[in-house]
Amino acid sequence: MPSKKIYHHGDLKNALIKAGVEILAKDGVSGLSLRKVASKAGVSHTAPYSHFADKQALIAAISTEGFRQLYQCLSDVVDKYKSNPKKQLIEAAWAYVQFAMDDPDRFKVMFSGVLQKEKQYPEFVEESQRNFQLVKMIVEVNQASGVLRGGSSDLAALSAWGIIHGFVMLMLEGQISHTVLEQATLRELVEFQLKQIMIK
Amino acid sequence: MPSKKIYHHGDLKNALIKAGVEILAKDGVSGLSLRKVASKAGVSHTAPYSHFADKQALIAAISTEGFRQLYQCLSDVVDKYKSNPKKQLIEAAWAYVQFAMDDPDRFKVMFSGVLQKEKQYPEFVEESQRNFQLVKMIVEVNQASGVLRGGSSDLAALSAWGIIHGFVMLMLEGQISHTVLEQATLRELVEFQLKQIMIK
DNA sequence: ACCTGAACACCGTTCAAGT
DNA sequence: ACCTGAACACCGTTCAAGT
Repeated sequence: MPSKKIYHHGDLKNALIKAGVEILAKDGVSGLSLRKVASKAGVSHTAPYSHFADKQALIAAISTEGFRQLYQCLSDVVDKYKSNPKKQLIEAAWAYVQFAMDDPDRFKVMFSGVLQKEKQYPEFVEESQRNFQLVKMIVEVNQASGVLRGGSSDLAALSAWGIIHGFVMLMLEGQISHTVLEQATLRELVEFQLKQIMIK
Repeated sequence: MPSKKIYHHGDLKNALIKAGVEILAKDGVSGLSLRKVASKAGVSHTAPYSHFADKQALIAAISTEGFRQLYQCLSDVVDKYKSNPKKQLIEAAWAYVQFAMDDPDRFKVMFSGVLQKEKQYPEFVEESQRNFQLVKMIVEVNQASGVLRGGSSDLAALSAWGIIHGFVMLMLEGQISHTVLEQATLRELVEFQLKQIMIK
């Protein structure tokens, strides 16, 4: 048997990303260590350095993968409700909220500055921008059909994203008071948020 | 000299909080360690445990102090523009943004889940709620004068807070694209965000 | 009550070495 | 090219001891 057993299953890099996501979901951001990730993937604690420059690089890869999945979720919604802009907007926002609640710690890694100097990771920047472009498209369609105010679609997209993102962050941080949460379901709260910026 | 030299300057607890804030501003969230804080305050690395149960408790104290200062900023604005609800709303939002940009890492500690199980810290919860009550007051005045939509002031306050908070978080995370930032000053962006929910 | 120093388990990272 | 094991500096936390 010559070069069949190539040390590992052949794709340690992706195995490490996957292990990282699992540890994140189980132990949270503070429980994510390179050594634990390596151990979960069945390699020594220095093996990850063959594939990632440091811990930040692994976190960048996890975040980038998260953005890819988020894009998938959002573009599915866009396709599904292509004929109804308003529905598209609401369901995309709902998908965003669900994505965040589904794995809060991965969402925090993507959006809470756990990754420093994100500009050093071109793939991260690209995937993140791809998501913004998609949001912008949704917003433009809604501007055209009079659901959202006109004007710069960059700024309008920022508003729509911001109002949902802000809600999600406050939600994840437990900042939304009990009295508010008693007044409506999560879905209703999201729709209420969007209604604030919709004119039709 | 009997009990004059009481081991320390007498208020190590607050000295540690202050040292923590300074380290946070200089080295960021990931650079904040209990040992560094202790060293900066001039005590041994185990001395903090006389005043805080663990690192989380120190972080809770830093966050709580941050909320106190934020409340001060916001209530100053409220007092200053008491006669003009709309101005009060805009300037309060602007003060919020400035507070965040002034010390981004402290803001992240307060709002990005660095502190886990925040419900275990009653002072943190109280100060955080006090800030929400203030936002609610500002929103209610603006609802009464027709600047903001009517309805539940809890939900309306959540929208106003959310849209600004979301903007700030995206800003701090570097998620706002260059093309957007070229279109307007930070102040203009904040006002644009608010205009999305204002009806007058 | 407040602080110290030794000790322990854990961490990120480097490096020389092995296949 | 890919992985290991020893080593180093740093960390949070505990504990027995000192004033």
